[in-house]
This record gives sequence, C-alpha cells and structure tokens, in this order.
Amino acid sequence: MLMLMREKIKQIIQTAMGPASAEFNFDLTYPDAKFGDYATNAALVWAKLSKQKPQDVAKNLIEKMDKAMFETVEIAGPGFINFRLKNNELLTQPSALNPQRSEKILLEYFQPNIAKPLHIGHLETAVIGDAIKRMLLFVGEKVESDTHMGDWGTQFGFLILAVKKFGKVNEKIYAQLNQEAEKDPSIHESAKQEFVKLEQGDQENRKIWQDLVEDSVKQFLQINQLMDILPFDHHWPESFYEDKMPGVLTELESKDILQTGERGARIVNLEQQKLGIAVIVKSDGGTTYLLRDLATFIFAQKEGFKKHLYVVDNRQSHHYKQLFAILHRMEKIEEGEGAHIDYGFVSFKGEALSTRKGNMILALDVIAQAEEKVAQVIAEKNPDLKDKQGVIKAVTKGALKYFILKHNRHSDIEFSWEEVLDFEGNSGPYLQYAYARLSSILKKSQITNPKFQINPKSQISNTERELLFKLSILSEIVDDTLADYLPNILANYLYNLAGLINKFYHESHILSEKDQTVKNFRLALIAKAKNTLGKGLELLGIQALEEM
RNA sequence: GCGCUUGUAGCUCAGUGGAUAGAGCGUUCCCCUCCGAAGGGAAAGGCCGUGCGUUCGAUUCGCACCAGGCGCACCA
Repeated sequence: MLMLMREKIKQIIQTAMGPASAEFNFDLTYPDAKFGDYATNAALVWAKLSKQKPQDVAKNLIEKMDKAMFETVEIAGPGFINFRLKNNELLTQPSALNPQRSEKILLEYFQPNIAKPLHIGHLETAVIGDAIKRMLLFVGEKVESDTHMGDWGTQFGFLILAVKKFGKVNEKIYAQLNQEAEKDPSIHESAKQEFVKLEQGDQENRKIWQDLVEDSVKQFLQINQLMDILPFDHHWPESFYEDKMPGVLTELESKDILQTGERGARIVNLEQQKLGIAVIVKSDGGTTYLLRDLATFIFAQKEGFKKHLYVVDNRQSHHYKQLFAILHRMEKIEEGEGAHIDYGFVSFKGEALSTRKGNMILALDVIAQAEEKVAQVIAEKNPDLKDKQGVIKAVTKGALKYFILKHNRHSDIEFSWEEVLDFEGNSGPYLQYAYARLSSILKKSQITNPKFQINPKSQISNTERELLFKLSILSEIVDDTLADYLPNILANYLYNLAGLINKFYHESHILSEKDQTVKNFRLALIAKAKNTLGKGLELLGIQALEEM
C-alpha cells in the first residue's frame, strides 16, 4: 500500500498521542523552509483540549514519537512541532497512489452552443476540465469525459426561423434576429413555435437542425487539437436525451414531485430550500434545460457512473442547486455524488464579456494574437530554433492554459492582453523555460540517467535541500488539488518549483563542478526536477519542451 | 426584495485559525570573459472593505453593515 509521506507522519503523530488522537483533528502543513519540511499544530490543539501547556504537550509527544525518518523534530513558536526528514526519505514518495475508489466518474466540460463561435469562456471550461481529467487519471480514478453540446432548446427556434427567413444563419443574423425579437414579441413567439415543431418531429425543421448540428460539431472538435484537450470519451449532446425525457417526467409525476404552475407549466417547487421554482416543462409544452440535465444524470447513473461532475461557469450555480435538489427529492443522489465545479467568468476592462454586448473575446483571436507574439519572441531570442512552428503552438497553448489555470477558479478573471501575452514572470512559458534549461544541461552532460548519491559528507546547499523536498511532494499536491478540484493549487506549486529550480540553476554550477560526487548529485537533482516539472506540466495539459 | 459570490500592494491575483501576509506586472537599482537573461538578486509599496463577536491567537470562522459582480418560473 503506497502512502503519502504526510499520511505516514500523521500516523506517527497519532500513534504517539495514543487513543486520545481519535478525538480531534490536527493539521500537518508545509511551513517556511527554514522551520522544516512539515509542521503540525497537534500539540496546540491537544493542549487546548486538555488544558495543559502546549510546550509540555509537544515535549511529551516528541518523546513518544518514532523519529527514525527524521533528521530533526523540534518545538517552535507557540508549540508547533517541526519535522525535517532525512535526505534519503525524500526520494521515497510514490509518484502515484493506489486508487482508493473504483467507481466510474463522469466529468462533463466544454459545452459549446450551435451558431455561436468558441470564445474565451469555452477555453476556460475545456482547459479546467481537461486538467481535472488528467489528474483524476493520474491518481487512478476511472473518469470519463463528456462534452455536452447545446444543440436543443428554444434557441433552435431562433436558428430555424433565421434559416427560413434568410436561407442561412450565422452569428450576425442570429444576433440581429434576437435583437428584433426584443422589440417585437411576435418573433419570439414564432421562434418558440419553431422549436415546439422541432420537438414534435416536423420534417423540415429536423433537416435544418441536423445540418446546423453537423456543421457545428466539426467546428467544435477543433478544440482537441487547438488546445491539446484529451479526446472526449462521450459526446452526449442535449438532443441525445430527447427520448429519455418522458421517462423522467413520468417518474417525477409518480413520485408526486411535479406540480402545475402558472399558465400550465410543469414545475417543482423548491421554495422551502430557498431555491425558488424550477420549471421542468414550459407552458407551451417545450422542455427545459433542467429536464435535460435530469435525464442526463439519470442516464449516466444507469450507465454505472457513481459521480457526476460539471465544469460550468458560476452563473449557473443556482441551476445546479436546483438540479441536485430535485435529484435528492427523487432519491437519486447522495452527498458528493454530484458536484458543480464552477468557475468565474471573464471580464474585460471591468465589463462582463457577452456576445450580446459585442465585447466577446473569441478563442481563435486569442490564439492568433498569442502565436504572433510568441513568434516575435522566438525571432528575437532563439532565431535558430528547430521546429519553430511546433514550439510556437506549444508555447501559445502553455501561456493560455496557464493563464486560466493559475487563477483560483472561483474568482472572476479580468482579462488583460498585456498579461496573457506576457511570457515572463508567473506564466506558462516561465515553466516551460525552466524545463528547457534543465533539458539542455542534461543533454550537455551526456549522462542520461544519473543516480542519486547523497553523500553525507558532501555539502547540500539550502536551496538544493529545499528543492529536493519540493520535488518529493508532487503527489501530495495533486491530492490537495483534487480535494476541491482547484487546479491552481498545482499551478502555484509548479510556479514555486520552477522558481526554486531557477535559483538552484543560478547558484550551483553543474557541468563545471570538479567534485564528482557533488556533480553527480546535482545532475540527479536536475533529472528529478525535469521529471517532476514535466509530470506537473503534463497534468495541467501543458507541453514540456526540450528547447524553446 | 431574496439567494450566491467577491472585497488582500498602484494594477492583476495567490494564500492561511497561529511563527515576519506572498507573487507577477509596473517603478528604482544590480548580475551574462560559467551550464539558455523567456533567468537570478535588491529596494520601495499593505489599518488583508468597516464594525462587533467566538478564540490563548482572526486577514482566515460567525453576525451586521458598506461596495462590486452574478442569479432568482417558462434562456441555456
């Protein structure tokens, strides 16, 4: 059974505390490097409960503790216990854990809408979802991804109406028609009618719809290549659930959950949970997104998915609360089996981006501008680079993905061209650059697989020691990242790691080092750093480059 | 009105019940006759929105208020 180092240390602490340890929680954190590798507040917590002095409790704990793994165990500050591991222990952290759970997880992300071009918001869901998928796979979970294309709903009434009126539809026509509808309610009404006809199987409308969908699917699947998104395991668009909705309605009826609301709409009353009214079927008989999401969840459950995760922006959190509340009432869901992985949407110059306002930042525009800037930088810094095109693409994707992933997904992002196109400092290319320099040294050393020889007599600098520890905790960081599905935890870690690597690179000379033992140790450190940084980048979906 | 969410350096953002609150950008400096300067180092810059409470300890938890954003029955 593989175990994270911090779990081992927690067990050691618990063992030292004896049966009393079951009664309370304590933390094990990463303190400032000068204090140690790990720190615990266990003595402080215990002292509080037992009304003893923290220092005494700590002293007692340390005495009883199995200290074999540690270089030092010290009391510090108000009663923290700081642990410093023996150097050899730093090489033993498993790169992956044994999977604890074996249920299938459905991870839904990337929900493009027909007749709307891909924009920055689509990049967010795709990039966040992809990173989460990569990490879940890394820890051994059975996760499958699904795109949920918006190919159904009243909007299709508008699209069909547009095709009938103008013979075709594009973004402009669609927007124009929507604007007209705001002034003229009869247009809105006819659009709704067209969708009802589509749902009832009208042949002409079906044909128009199919053509629209086929076109769009081709366009959307560019995302896999465009942004290096792992292939999707499923494409279950909204229309996929068309024939699964009646069954859900029947079940809602039989469980007496459904009520008739205003104008004959079929609703679920969630006022008690302070979630308002959920409309399941509209008064014109058309289905709602909510009904399709119910059908989606229930379908996935029948397919054996125990957990259903949705990577969708935070404006829809009310919707997902309603969804989970209804599923709960249907007794289909238990705590933790459905989760809305929400993210803040992008604003630009303080204004929310929207297609309607016309300030939307399109995916292809961002990519094009970033590629242009990357090409400039390469022309300036590394004009003789081989495979320029490949590197330009990889650096561009790295910059965009990292820009998205470094933010705590809960916060809204203020988009700034300046920041997105800045490849210095806390950026994707900074990480890729650190990696490329490591590769370069290893290549020049001509030692392909250096072995660690930690000679107790040879000097290990503070930076080297700190780096060695940092390299040992990748799995713990992934574990933290997945606890709340916050990819920025991994992104921040990698940024700090790259900073340490750069500092080490700056302070310690490798190729010119005379002492063979020291040189070997440093080379091994470089190799391990390269592997770890490379692995971390891969988990974010960012390509590591040998040269750039 | 109700609900959710955010408020941390000039700007954009991390972060945490505790040991000196961090980074990038911007500003002012320093470092390529040594492995890639897309790099490293230094300085300046903070009542962590306000008030009250819980706590040995609050920027972190709770409540109230102020300010922004989002959502709240037939859009998805």
